[in-house]
Amino acid sequence: MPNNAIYKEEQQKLYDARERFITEIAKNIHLYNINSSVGRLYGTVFFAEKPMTLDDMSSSLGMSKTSMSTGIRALTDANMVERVWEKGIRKDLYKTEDDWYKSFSNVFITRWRNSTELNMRAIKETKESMEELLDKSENDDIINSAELDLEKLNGAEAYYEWLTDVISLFETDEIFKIIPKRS
Amino acid sequence: MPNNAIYKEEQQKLYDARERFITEIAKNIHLYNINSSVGRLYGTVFFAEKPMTLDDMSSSLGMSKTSMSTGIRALTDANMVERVWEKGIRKDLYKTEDDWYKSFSNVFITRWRNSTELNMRAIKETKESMEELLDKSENDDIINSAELDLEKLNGAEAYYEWLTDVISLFETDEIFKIIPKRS
DNA sequence: ACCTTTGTACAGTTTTAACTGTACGTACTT
DNA sequence: AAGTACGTACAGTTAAAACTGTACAAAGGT
Repeated sequence: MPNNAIYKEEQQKLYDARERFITEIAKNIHLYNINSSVGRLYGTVFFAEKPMTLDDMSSSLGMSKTSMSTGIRALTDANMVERVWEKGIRKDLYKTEDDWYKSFSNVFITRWRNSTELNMRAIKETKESMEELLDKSENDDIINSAELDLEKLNGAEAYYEWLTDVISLFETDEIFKIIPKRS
Repeated sequence: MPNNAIYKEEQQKLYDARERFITEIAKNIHLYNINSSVGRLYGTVFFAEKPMTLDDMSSSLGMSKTSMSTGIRALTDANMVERVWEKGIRKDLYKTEDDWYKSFSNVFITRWRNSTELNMRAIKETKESMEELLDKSENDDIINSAELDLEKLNGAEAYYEWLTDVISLFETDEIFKIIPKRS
């Protein structure tokens, strides 16, 4: 049955090609705070011809269903994968979000927005303490230190204000006016 | 000696204020692929009135000198800390890079540029394999799969091309024309 | 030339993260 | 109402990362 042999070979090539991309995704997805196993999971669901069940994923990756469950949760939380309904199927089905702009920008924006806000708040509070100290203290050492610290914090604050504006650029989709979407 | 008591109290307030900011930095610095201990190290050097030696850091943080050595290496690699010379001092001295735009954008750009390039290359190679398969195969299943995969990969590629342009915006400082630096 | 100081490689240990298997609650099926 | 299928919480295990102490090479001082 030579046809079958050719089919097997071609199928192998298909899998190898997919594997190349999946591996790369897995290697780089830590930038989105997702670990590489979950990255592989993403890649697997990405290439699947149909939405997958947890059991599908489990057998495809040779990992426990529990891991699939937590992994897929991480991916849905990050809007990189979405749940899908098909009538007559009781199991949960998942597919990858096909708008890459949306799925990846989302992760990026959320993470950076959040930590930038926290940092800004910390800077403001630290600055307030320093200013209070400046007001009250009569000790030169203290005053000097507080003044130096305030200068440094102002530098940091300026940067974070700028960063906040940059993040807004993405949140508001204004970035697409500057760098238009492709395709 | 009441003056001394007041001084101690004020100094404590100063440290507490610094601590607030350092803790926040440490919590969020993982976004730059740096762990929180090294984040604390950064914060410590940031507030130091003079450039610090490894021994200074070690005693200040209560951690081994070895850790300081590897930590400071991570920070200098990321351009967040720089080595500084002072005549008569044999020990290496370090201070934080005071241009936040430079130090943090640097990390951001390098990391994203690198992994975007790798992903693009992987996409291109995977696409080539798929196209080859499309050319040669006479099996409908294979052809169908390869076509579907190609479509998906094109979507991803468009996104990464866009992302490449976005990163250039930062690399070339063009971003500052759109969102000007503060202060 | 010898001694001292300094930074880091390396091996060993501790801490943290990832993963698995079991067990259970919920919801569907009959 | 009883049975089955499904997803996930949780505890336990395994794998990875972070950290430390020792030891040594390089450079400076005497």
